[in-house]
Amino acid sequence: MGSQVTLADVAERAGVSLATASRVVNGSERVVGARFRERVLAAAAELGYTANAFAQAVARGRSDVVGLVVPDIQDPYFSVIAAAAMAVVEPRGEMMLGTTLHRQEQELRYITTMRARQAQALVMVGSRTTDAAHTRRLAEAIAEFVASGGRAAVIGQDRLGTDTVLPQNRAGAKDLATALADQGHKTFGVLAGPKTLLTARDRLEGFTDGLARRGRRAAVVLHSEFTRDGGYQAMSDLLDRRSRPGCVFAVNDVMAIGAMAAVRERGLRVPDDVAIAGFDDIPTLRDVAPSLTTVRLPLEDMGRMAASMVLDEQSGDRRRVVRVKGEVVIRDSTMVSSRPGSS
Amino acid sequence: MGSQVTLADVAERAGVSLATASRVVNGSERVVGARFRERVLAAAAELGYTANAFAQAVARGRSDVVGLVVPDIQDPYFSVIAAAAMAVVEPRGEMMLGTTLHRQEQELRYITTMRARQAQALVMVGSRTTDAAHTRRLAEAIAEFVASGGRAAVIGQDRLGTDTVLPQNRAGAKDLATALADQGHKTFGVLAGPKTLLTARDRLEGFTDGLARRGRRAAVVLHSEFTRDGGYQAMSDLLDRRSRPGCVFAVNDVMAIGAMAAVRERGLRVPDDVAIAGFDDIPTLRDVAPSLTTVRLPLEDMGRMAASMVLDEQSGDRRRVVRVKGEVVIRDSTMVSSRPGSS
DNA sequence: TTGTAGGCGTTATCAG
DNA sequence: CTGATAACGCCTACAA
Repeated sequence: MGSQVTLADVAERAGVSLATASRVVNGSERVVGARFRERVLAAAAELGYTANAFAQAVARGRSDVVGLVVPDIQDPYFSVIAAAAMAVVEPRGEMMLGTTLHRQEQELRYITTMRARQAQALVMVGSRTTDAAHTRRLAEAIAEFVASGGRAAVIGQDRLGTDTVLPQNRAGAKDLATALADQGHKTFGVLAGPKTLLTARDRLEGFTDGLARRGRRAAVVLHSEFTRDGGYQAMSDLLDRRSRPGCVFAVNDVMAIGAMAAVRERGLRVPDDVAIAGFDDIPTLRDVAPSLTTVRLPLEDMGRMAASMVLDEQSGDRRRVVRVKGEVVIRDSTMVSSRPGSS
Repeated sequence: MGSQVTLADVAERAGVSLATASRVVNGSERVVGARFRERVLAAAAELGYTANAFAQAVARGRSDVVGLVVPDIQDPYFSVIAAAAMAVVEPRGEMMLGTTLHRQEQELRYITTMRARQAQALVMVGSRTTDAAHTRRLAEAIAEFVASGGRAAVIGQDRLGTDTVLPQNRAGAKDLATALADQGHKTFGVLAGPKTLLTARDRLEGFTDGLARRGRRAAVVLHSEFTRDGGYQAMSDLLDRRSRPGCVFAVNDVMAIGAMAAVRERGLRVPDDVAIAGFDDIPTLRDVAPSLTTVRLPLEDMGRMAASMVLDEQSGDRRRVVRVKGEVVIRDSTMVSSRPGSS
């Protein structure tokens, strides 16, 4: 359709061979004479030439595309990671973005797409699920991707046979539970997210474990979506009940934020009427009031690490699993006020 | 490097010609016999064949890549737009993401990159600046992109000769100013963002106009970055002054959120000690307390529109500029309390 | 240092 | 409907 300027045009205009033109526009350093070099550069500039990245990729047999697939780019958790990954990818290649909107088929589709695009690397972020069949298919697709020359890393559970950045969800949630109990909280509820999400499940289990350590248990466990609205809705349900726990743990921060909205909407107050804690420590938390108790994950580091695992490291070594641990951060949302009973 | 399975492999295995294999795997509908079709499909499946998108793009002379360039994918304003654009792109192609981190050279670089990638379309979002030289270079680069067969649209000021989605910044800010004055606010300050950003400048001017309509003027105008931290810092500076205005307008919501943090940090309260208003109505606002008065822009629509302008519309018609207007939304952050003086 | 020519994986044209 | 074969735009031995 458009007036594609090709390298041949440049070569002709500069009065040199295609090979020479190619060498100066791309190839190795100064294997070409200064005279010709200038002529080619000038011609390219005059014609407004830009190399066709596809043709280059075909000829070279590889590309500089890095695929990033996330569930939802609007979710702060993922956008932080994406931004961090972007920072390491940007100097070396282009980034192709895929968002699954939490649909499993999309995950699969994107892996295929990335393979078709000969992406040199793939970073996939998001919790694995309890769906064994899907997980297997995913692992197979990634294996094919790797077999065809790409490198892959995932942020999440270590289920796909790739390099992985693995948040210590269980341990973090456990630490949080004991810390909350030690703060003096006595009755607990959990907004547990989807039953099928391993991240959600692990955090729930870790939290329960931690409570058990202190001789407590969760009075209520509600499942909902892993989103802000999921948290809002579960908390609303919880508040509609006869009795409410003194402290509620939402398995991630966005859910906790939704939960706080539900509390606020009912004219209740955090932490006086109900304490709330989250998980992740997304940057957004700087601006929620009261400040939210949570388990801090080094999200930026995680994004950077995943990206550099697939880009920097020599591909010879065997796969690595980097565990990142979460650190409990107590803030205002769980401060125990001097209020009478426990419930 | 990897064991690339090529179409030739598939053809050989199926015992058909390369052309036939190509036809069934991609090309036009059912020009190929059922027998052969099945054989090819089977062979492709067995071999785990995936078409090389680059080779296809080279052969076809076009690709299905859509480029999206935004200043910062972590900023809610841009991530909403990105998500909306993604939704319309996803069914038809891949999305290549570029983030400029507010650096001008990056904007330019990405346009070139998109051209190299033969992107069929390009959506660029972000305010234009007062830098005429850079704007001209940008316009030229985009013209080249278009000349080489791509379509382009921008969300922001109409300075690049492309289809554009143009927020009515001035009018929105003006309406906001009059509304605030009518609410009873008497003294005003503006966190005006960078002097060089047209979006920031237009909103400042519109706001000033609106105040003038009511016989008021801004007592303080502070410039800082167009970010949450920029708002925080400017507000801190403002609060350090001898006297503070009763109402502060931050030229976008993230700045307003930063400003609220600064207020909170000093133990002051919104709106009792100082009222605050923003601009954009980003989704994040659902969770800020007190709720923030702002000017609502239909961000999702804007993202969708930009994407569909470059994808759906027939390329024959002349360029369009769609103006989207902002609607003032008064919320708690500017509720006038029954407090004595104005300052 | 420069040019020639073959090849990268697909698509598309044009005869059978 | 099928199969050679010429593009597509570029890279890269290999030869000059």
